[in-house]
Amino acid sequence: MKFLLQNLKVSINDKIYLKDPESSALGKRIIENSIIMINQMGFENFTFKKLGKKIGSNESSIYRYFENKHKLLLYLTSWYWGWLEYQLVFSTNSISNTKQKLKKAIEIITRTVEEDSSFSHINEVLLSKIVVNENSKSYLTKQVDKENKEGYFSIYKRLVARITDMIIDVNHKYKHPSSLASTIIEGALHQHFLKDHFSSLTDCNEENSPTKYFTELVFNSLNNTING
Amino acid sequence: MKFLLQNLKVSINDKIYLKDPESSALGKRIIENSIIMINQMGFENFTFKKLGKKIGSNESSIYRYFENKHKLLLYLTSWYWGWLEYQLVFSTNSISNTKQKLKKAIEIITRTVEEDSSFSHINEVLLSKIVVNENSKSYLTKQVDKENKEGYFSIYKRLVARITDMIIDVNHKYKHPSSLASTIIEGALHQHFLKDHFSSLTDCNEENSPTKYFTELVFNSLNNTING
DNA sequence: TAGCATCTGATAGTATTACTTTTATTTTTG
DNA sequence: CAAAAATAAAAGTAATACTATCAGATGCTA
Repeated sequence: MKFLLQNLKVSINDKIYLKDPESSALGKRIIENSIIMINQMGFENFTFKKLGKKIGSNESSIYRYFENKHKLLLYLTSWYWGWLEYQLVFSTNSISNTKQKLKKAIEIITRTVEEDSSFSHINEVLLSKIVVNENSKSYLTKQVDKENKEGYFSIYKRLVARITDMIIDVNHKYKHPSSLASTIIEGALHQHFLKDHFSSLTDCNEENSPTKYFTELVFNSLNNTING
Repeated sequence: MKFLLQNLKVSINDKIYLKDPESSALGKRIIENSIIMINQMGFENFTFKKLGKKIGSNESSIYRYFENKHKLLLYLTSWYWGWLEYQLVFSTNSISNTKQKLKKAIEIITRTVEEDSSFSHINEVLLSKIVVNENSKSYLTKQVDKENKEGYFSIYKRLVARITDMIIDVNHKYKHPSSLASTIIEGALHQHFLKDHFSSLTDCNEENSPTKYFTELVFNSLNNTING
């Protein structure tokens, strides 16, 4: 698995960048260090000028890779969802039992990214934290419909669609498979955030994981609909 | 109900503002028109300078009410959650059946705000749209822990706590009442957003409401745990 | 290996944002 | 009516979010 992932290149809509950051050493340093900096200071306080200083390069050079920092965020979140999608597909495609398959999928989507599998220059542990804290900013904008049309969210949408299909495979009578799939994905991010900042608003902690919560939520819903 | 709400003043943590916007005509125009403008242009493009121009006042006068636009957003979202809380309490406190009570609560939390009950100078229809599009930006910041300590999110937290208690009243054995409550509230905003911008990621539309989805989700979870 | 293209870095410049400060004017209220 | 408070106007600052220009380094290619 790790071996497979090391040869993987997540393919991202090429309209998101001006020049592929994977195509050069500078591009990789931009990605590597933007992940570190956005984690440290948050997306709002992060600027290309600061990043340039950190990597010993120039603001104008970074602008040759990304139009603006919003596009960079789209790149990072797309990469994360693509990475998750690979994990999902590799881990579930050999499972024939539909319930087991969905259970595994929920586990992958909702778990905390803990080990640093050091995927090339990208630190997925830090990136997963960025996704928890910043993902919704990537689509809660006035340009969302335009950007959606251009395909900027296609990886994310494909991931939701995969979960949706797995839900349908478990219970084709269930009326809200897409809503349930999107609730798992966004809800997991939210529960992780609450765990870190609003512990009174969640039951999730070290023992009681978001995985457990969402697994029960989903299977209670799907079983009940069959039986009841 | 409408009569009651017209005499209502949502009380907001007084550290959020420098001067209470309810205390003057200018303050009310700031609130009224910021709601209109944030809806039109989105929170990122909204500035106090533009607002000043729109209300025929000066940027510097607005700064006497709010330190910055982030605080104004906290004010608006707090107001919204306070308004929802009132509706929740008024609509549910006479219901003794715990399931009926929770059902009503879910309805109030998840429904589309449609009629303009013209609460003074605040357009709740527009405000509810702002909450869908901008709410998460109010807490997905680097200052969240500091602001949480100062009580900036207390109304929101109290609302989640109310739903949590109702869930426990229905099924005291259920293991994730807080997570379920926070999932309903944030999940409802998310489903409304998807309905408007990513219709393939939700089953919610005109016929199939978020209320229906969440009502089923919650009661399937709570019933199953009792019975199974 | 000379020549050309491409990439990167440095500098400077612009418009806007997010304020702060000061001063003048208007409004309120005691 | 006078004093106090609120508001408006103007000017200033530092940072942001870029764009444009040019020079030097690197690399490939005939």
